[in-house]
Amino acid sequence: MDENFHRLQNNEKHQSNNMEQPLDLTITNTKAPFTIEYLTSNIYNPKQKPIYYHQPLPLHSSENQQQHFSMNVSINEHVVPNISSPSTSTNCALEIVNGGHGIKNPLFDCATEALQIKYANSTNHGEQYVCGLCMKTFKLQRLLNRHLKNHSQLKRYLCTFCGKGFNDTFDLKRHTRTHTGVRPFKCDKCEKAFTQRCSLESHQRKVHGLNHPYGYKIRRNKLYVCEDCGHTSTDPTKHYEHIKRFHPYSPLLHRYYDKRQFKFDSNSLLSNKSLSDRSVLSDEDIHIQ
DNA sequence: CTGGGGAAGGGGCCC
DNA sequence: TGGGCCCCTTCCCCA
Repeated sequence: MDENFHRLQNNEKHQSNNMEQPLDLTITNTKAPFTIEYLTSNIYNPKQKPIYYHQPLPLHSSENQQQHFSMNVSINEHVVPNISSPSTSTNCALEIVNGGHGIKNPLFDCATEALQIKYANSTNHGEQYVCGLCMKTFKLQRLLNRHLKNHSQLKRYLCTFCGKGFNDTFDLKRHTRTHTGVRPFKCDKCEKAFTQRCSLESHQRKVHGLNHPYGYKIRRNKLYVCEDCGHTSTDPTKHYEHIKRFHPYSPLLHRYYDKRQFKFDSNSLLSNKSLSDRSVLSDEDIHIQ
């Protein structure tokens, strides 16, 4: 498979210690061939035009035979799946998640199916649902189902920078910040910034002696973070306007309207417009923060 | 050895 | 019920 990989002429290797990080996909017992096409952009030189790697990869695995496939991806290349065109009428389409920083693992459905069969001996003792592998107990079936996924090596979402897998888009988003350098949580007492809120609060507690007035597990104010540039806002409308203004090709703008991504209040100008309407908002509508 | 910070696992809660 | 967001916690590394 690797010999088909189209290396660029004068391939941009900016770092001498640039390790090849294969994006591994292991296919188990699936007859469905599919094609991955993708483009890469150079994360060390964002102004450079993305490089389109036309790389159809028909994957045909033999029945009952595990096939291993890896894309050679340099760590300084951000792999963005562009098109997924199944070569048959299967539903093995690649789906972009996390604003283009991740993909849904096309093999995950096979994995979950296998997982459900493998751990079907999980039993219900009264009100408790018990994991058949580690004997942990859960109050709800769905919590057990989610827990079972932690036992699987095959993850639902894959990081397009390094190929690492996660079962949660939030975990993927959090991980992505290690590649993008986005540090949304800034200390107002010094110049330090952190990728996670708990790191900031830990820092402020230990270094500045600040005690946060939050009770145990009390939700903090939501902070909207642009994972492309690190811009933050507590206002969902401004968050949306920022993405539209500075990242007009962000998949976030072209995906379905997700209330979890943009929680506009009912009085917001934007909340009264459909997503398609928003895409043609005039500049006058947009108040740049 | 210790403290600070990065990274991620696990699970509660909301939609 | 599942997906998504978030918090708590732990582990690890490094100065």
